[in-house]
Amino acid sequence: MENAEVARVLGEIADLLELTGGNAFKVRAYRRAAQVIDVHPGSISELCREGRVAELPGVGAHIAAKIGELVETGECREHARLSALVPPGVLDMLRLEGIGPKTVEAVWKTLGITDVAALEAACRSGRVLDAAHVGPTRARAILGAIERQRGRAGRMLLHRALGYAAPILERLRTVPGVRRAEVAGSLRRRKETIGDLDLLVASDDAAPVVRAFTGLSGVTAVLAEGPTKASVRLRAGIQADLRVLAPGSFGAALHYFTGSKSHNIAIRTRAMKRGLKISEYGVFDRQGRVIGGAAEEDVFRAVGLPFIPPELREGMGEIEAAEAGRLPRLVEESELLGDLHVHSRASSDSRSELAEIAASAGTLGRRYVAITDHSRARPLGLDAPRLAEHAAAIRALDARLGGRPHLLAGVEVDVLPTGALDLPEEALAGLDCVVASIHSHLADPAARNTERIVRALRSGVVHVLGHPTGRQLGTRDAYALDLERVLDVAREEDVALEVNAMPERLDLTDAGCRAAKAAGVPVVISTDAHDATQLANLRYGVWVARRGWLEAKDVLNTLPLAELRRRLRRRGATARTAPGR
DNA sequence: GCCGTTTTCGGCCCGACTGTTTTCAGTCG
Repeated sequence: MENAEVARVLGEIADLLELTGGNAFKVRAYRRAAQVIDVHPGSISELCREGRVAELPGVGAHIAAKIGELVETGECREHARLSALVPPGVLDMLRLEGIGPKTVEAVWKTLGITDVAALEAACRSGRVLDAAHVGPTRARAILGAIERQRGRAGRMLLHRALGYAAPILERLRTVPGVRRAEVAGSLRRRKETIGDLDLLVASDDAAPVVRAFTGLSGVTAVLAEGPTKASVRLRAGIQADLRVLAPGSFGAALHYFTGSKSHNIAIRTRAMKRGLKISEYGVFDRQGRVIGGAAEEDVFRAVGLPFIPPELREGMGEIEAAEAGRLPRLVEESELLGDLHVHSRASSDSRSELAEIAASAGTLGRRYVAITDHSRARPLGLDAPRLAEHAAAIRALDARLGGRPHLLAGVEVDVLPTGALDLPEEALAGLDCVVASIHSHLADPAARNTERIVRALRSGVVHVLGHPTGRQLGTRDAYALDLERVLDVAREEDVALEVNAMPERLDLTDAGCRAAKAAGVPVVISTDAHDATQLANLRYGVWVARRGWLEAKDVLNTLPLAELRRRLRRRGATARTAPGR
């Protein structure tokens, strides 16, 4: 069973407990375990089989047992028991922004509203005002939340989609006759959200592949089934589409089904001008003879272009760039030498020891890691004396590690609503890596948010602007911001923008990366790991950067440590030569 | 239900903000 599925069930147990008056701390425990599992880079099923799932932070004996049950049987009795107490639509209401368990419980129990549609009707008719703590403002807010949720409906976060696709591919590859099985579509382009899973298989014998696909254990409904294609609905609520093609057509099909649509149109138009025809079955000349199709490269070669990586195929100028020989050489995960935003147990929301982080980072081949815990505006955050102590501890361990990996002393300092930093400049000036982030007052207007960030960038002590837009995929939009202005100031002040690799953030966005590059502002790609195991999530950030056309030279943490230090120190130099700022 | 340099019981982040109330509950970060 996939991590996403385990996390979903645990998260639902938390929701159901909350709606049925369960202990709030128990609710929190389930929620935390779900979160940890959701972003865990390895396979939970495997960890479970090794009997090691309780080693994860937030997973104890009881939750480990439930995970075991889930992995073994695909079911969880506790989940089933609670589900029987709550109508299914009630959980959907809980997903609405600005509505919590109390409000949902109130409209459900006092008004008998059990789904979003009924809630919407009650908001429009005014009946919802009969529920406790719901007035006209909140009724309007609910309608807005329903509207926004609709806009996001049906899409799934990239890391979850990959989690669902991987075991399906694995299974399909075991079917006799299968040569290749790959994801296509937006999943292969590494888009941040995925509508449905597109899967492609190369085989001369399609029937057993289709049978294996429709017979997968996660399938709840077979929507269509033919000789070479099938569509199913998965337990996760998303659709998966399978196409089976002859190996000689696989490259052409992979290109066609990877898209995007506008990219495909541009390629096919080019082919037409050359008297060629490209379809999912291959590349054909004027006489209709096959001149390629087994490999994706055949398609590009036919239209006189070099291979264009899937992440660039959005019809955003990649064909023109390829034509002119100006395709970027996209940054690769292996080129990233370090991670510049990692939390240790000095942050209230992380439990990892410095030594654990160092060990995990070393295993992943990172040469340096910046420990950047929260400042005092966050619960239990570091004040200046504790930060100094913490930095000393980091440096002491760094000395013992002898560079395997190097530990950098840093901080994630809050940018207060005024734009002032949450710690005095003297406390920050000596640190190796200062990440400044916004965590509060997210609803302020663009002008105020922009000036707030600008002031922080002008402080002279900030190296990196953390998760610059504040969005959380599927739950929270980016705060209003004039990104152009932020980029202008970042360039002036020599501050890098972060690509936060947390799967639910991915912030900067791909478009933001492109804007940063255009503005001449470097980025850093960091995990924001809240547990040592999350250090492996760097790849999600790399994909965003690739979609944003970034090359290694645009990403500061591809630099060897000595060079990185020089780049970061320049920041401090600015501060020293410009007193009074 | 988890967790432990205050360790096997008894805590578990807590303040700001908002809208609904009439002194506070719910939500969020």
